[in-house]
Amino acid sequence: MTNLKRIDINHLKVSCKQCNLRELCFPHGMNDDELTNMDAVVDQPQPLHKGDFLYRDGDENVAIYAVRSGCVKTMTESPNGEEQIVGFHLPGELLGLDGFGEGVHTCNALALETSSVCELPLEKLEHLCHELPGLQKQMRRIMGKEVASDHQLLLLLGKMTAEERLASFLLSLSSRMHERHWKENEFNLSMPRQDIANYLGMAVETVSRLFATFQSENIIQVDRRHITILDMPALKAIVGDCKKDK
Amino acid sequence: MTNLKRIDINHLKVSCKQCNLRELCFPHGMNDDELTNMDAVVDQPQPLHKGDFLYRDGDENVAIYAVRSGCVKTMTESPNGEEQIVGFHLPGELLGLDGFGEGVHTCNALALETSSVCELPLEKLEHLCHELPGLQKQMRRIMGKEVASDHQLLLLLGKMTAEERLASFLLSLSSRMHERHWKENEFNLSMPRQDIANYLGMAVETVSRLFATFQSENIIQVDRRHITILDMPALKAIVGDCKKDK
DNA sequence: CGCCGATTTGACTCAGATCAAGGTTTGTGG
DNA sequence: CCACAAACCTTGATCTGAGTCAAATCGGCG
Repeated sequence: MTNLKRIDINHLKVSCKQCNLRELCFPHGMNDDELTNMDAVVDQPQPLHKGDFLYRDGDENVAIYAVRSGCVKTMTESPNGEEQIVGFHLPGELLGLDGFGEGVHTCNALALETSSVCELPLEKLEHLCHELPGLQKQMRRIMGKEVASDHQLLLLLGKMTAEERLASFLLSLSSRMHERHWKENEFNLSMPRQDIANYLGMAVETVSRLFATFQSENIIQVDRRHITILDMPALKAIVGDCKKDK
Repeated sequence: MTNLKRIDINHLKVSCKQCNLRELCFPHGMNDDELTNMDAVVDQPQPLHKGDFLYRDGDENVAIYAVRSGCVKTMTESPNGEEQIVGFHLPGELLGLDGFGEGVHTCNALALETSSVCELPLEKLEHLCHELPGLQKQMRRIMGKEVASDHQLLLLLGKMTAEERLASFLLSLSSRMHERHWKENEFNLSMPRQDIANYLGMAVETVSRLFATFQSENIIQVDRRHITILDMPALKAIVGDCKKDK
């Protein structure tokens, strides 16, 4: 198949040095020497297709991953089979920390679209942390960020109305687009409405209705998965006005 | 004041070696040598009184902490001053990881009752991780646990009904009591109803009503802050039956 | 004793879930 | 290239779990 060839081309290894996501990723703040070291241990497995699992709940935690392209969602599963999406990971963002506790992953990671990842094997990580002082610190940063972002989501689920949640979600995406030097007020959603609803703890219908409302108020424009933010201040006001009392 | 004297007595340093919480705490799995090393770097600051902050959102992250006695709650603050409690930390549990991202704490930590903590300064931690191979691994375990427990809470807030949340909360406390070799079906809540409600994302009145319901069904007995679990299986059934379909 | 904060209880309301139905886009096989 | 099926998305109507408001009760404590 000609398709195979195309995949192989995509699969040529991209070194950390060349990667334009490096400042968001493992190598943040590293010098040239350190980058060379990183390159030596980072694997780039075959790209994931839409719906492929990167890892599953219960799998041994053998590596941490950085998304290079595409988008990967992580979700926890309740005993009854219900799932809660806990994160959407964009290029440059890391995942796999959930398995650090007992050496076993505690959630599922699944590609929302064709996605490629870099893989940093844990056994090499341990060793590398001794060599590269910067990496040890960066690992801490990464975990801190993970914890902080989980806390943000807890705040969202615990205290915000549906309207505030969706606005907050859009703003988070927007600022992450900006970090990546993409347009901050125009982007495509990689996830279906169902996933947005699940992530934000509400029903699909509510997501759909709120998109319609925001659009009618000229705050955003929605065309299927394509979002244009027309009135950023209005969006921020929605989140900021959760409760102006106190 | 005679009070001062009493505090000083409490404040005699307890070494990790003697501490009966050590297997839940930093020193998990360490040998005698390693324990001696830990003792050398762990500080034990003055006990906190009820309502004292251990650290605040925005403070520089200088250490991680282990609760030795009492109970400490951590909460994030929204831009509007609303707060969401993200954890209640019992003796042997750690906190302070939230500051790892940018070196600044992203939440508040406050004592719910008179509490003492052990303090592991970050600057010493870095160095110590090189000396003690066990500690590096343990730090990862700790972070993994933090992430996993945040994910559990996300699942709770995103997908469970009020009834399931409260049952789940009681079960979590119970199993943590058990880990500490305390009674697993009889314990005191260190937090007011208001804090339980906040943590579980609901109104105080709902907490109050659900306690009453559970009591009338002979699942638990409630006397002010004192809880007795009468029917553990029933409590588990409430959580497990979120949705038995699928 | 009397005040104050914490908790409980009751009555009412509403944000958002659920149920139902129709429309649109994408992919697949013939 | 078309027909058909399967996702995916939207919109309307209805229902309800839990929030809000209000008021009583309890428990400490100066």
